[in-house]
Amino acid sequence: MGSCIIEKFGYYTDLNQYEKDILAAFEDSKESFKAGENISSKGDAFDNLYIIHEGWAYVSSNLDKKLRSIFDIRLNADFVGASELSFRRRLYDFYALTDVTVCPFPKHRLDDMFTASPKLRDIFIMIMSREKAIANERIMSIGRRTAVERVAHFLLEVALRFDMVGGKPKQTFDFPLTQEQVGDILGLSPVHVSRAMTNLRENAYITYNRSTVTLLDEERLLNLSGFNPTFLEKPRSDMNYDSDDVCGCSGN
Amino acid sequence: MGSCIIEKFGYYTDLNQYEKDILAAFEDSKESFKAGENISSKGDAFDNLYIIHEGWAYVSSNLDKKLRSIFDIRLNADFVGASELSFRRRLYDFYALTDVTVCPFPKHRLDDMFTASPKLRDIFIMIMSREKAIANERIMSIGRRTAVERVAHFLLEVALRFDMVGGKPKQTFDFPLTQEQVGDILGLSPVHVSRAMTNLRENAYITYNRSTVTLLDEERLLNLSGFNPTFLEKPRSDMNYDSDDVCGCSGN
DNA sequence: CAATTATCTTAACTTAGGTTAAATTAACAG
DNA sequence: CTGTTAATTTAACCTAAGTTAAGATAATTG
Repeated sequence: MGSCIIEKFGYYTDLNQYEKDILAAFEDSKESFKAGENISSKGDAFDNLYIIHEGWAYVSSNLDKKLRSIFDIRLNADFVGASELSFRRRLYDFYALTDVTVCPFPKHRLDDMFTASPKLRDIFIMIMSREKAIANERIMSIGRRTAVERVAHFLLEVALRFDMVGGKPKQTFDFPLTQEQVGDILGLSPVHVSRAMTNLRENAYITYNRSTVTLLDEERLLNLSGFNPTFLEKPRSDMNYDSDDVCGCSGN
Repeated sequence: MGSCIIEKFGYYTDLNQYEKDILAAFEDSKESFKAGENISSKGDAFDNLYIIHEGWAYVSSNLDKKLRSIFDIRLNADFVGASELSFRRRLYDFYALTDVTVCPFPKHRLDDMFTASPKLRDIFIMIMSREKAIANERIMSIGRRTAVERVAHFLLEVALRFDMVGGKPKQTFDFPLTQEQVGDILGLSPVHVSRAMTNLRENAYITYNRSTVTLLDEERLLNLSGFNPTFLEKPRSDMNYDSDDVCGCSGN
């Protein structure tokens, strides 16, 4: 297997040789972290981005000793740092959720990359757009949905994001998050996450154990949570700045 | 006054003649809307961005008949649409909050602009970064702060954002949002926003009337709300992709 | 400027979700 | 295996915020 960066960029677009050459110019290292390890911290120098090579990670910030927000999880081929690009220091903490391997990606080389390839530049903008859409959906969840709706919505989001980075749509998927972490993502206490998940199980929406979730009835889950997949629209390699909806995948 | 786009871009960076020429190539129109008017809607074709020329606007989405989230307000020189750039259709509704004048900005010309000027391209990325930082701060507020803390935090945010687009720091500022709208931003009921604001007034943090807010003690407000201005760090014209913190304005 | 409508406040009451703690269950280390 | 620790569940209780509604205040309109 060749370059990690080329491989993961390849999830977002079809790369020609020219683009591969540009990406090959980045050092191609991998770093591994054990579950729970801190990868980088708020206030640190912000020298490189990461691409997730394998495993789960998350971006978070502590409000105080007791309270924490997890802003998002990072799965295979997700970027870390893209949305903070213009800040000189890291705005958030970044942790390994499972054992994880990341590919660092020097930030100072991005300028050249953007200039050399508008397509790679647009991939970047696309990734930032998508992260923002996910963040807004989270604001909607935390602000206006009930606990059960929030959990249902989040599970659908994870399933869909999973599918997008190499997998086939599947009802059963890996779910290494603890309920406490789910609470920090959705603005709930761990006890109430348990209540919500028990509720979803008792009403035959899902089954789960400590590391796996199965969606039993996606249709009903979509209904329950008001999930609209538009915000996760598959990033497209043929992005342009015109608006005709060739793929027909958007809508309301 | 010349081009709206050149003027507003000028808030973010010092423009040389070359950059002004690039921006001058955009059509320079203004559109005005009355308070409450819809400017664009979820699902619409996404042909142009907007820059706020004057007045307040907001970006929102309805969950159902009763529930709405307002994702953010838009003030002078703010962009609308930057963070959704790679979507073909609009993801959110966009409304005039006060009487407002916006400068539309054709999306299909951005590609040329980004290619012609890395600096203008970086301004764009900077704006997206900043919007994301604000969104994450909102997630933290809604998910983990009490109602009083949320309102205090939001008022500080508005005051600071105000200052950044042309104003001098001031304790007293225009605040045309209704308490219902504040509730839709912060995930609260209008009644509880009233309680929170009354609380802040009774404890001598602020005074306010229907259209103005005065911060009486910024220090105590910062403390109360756990506000850290890093996330609003003034966008810099000298953005580069290195991390040494010349301006010393970040940090934990 | 009178009348209507929108916004804000206050009060009384309800509820979703938080807290604490104890009991299960699962994972893990030796 | 076995003892220990971490994660989940359940229960009892508590509180922040939601709801409804009535009254007060401000803004807008004819």
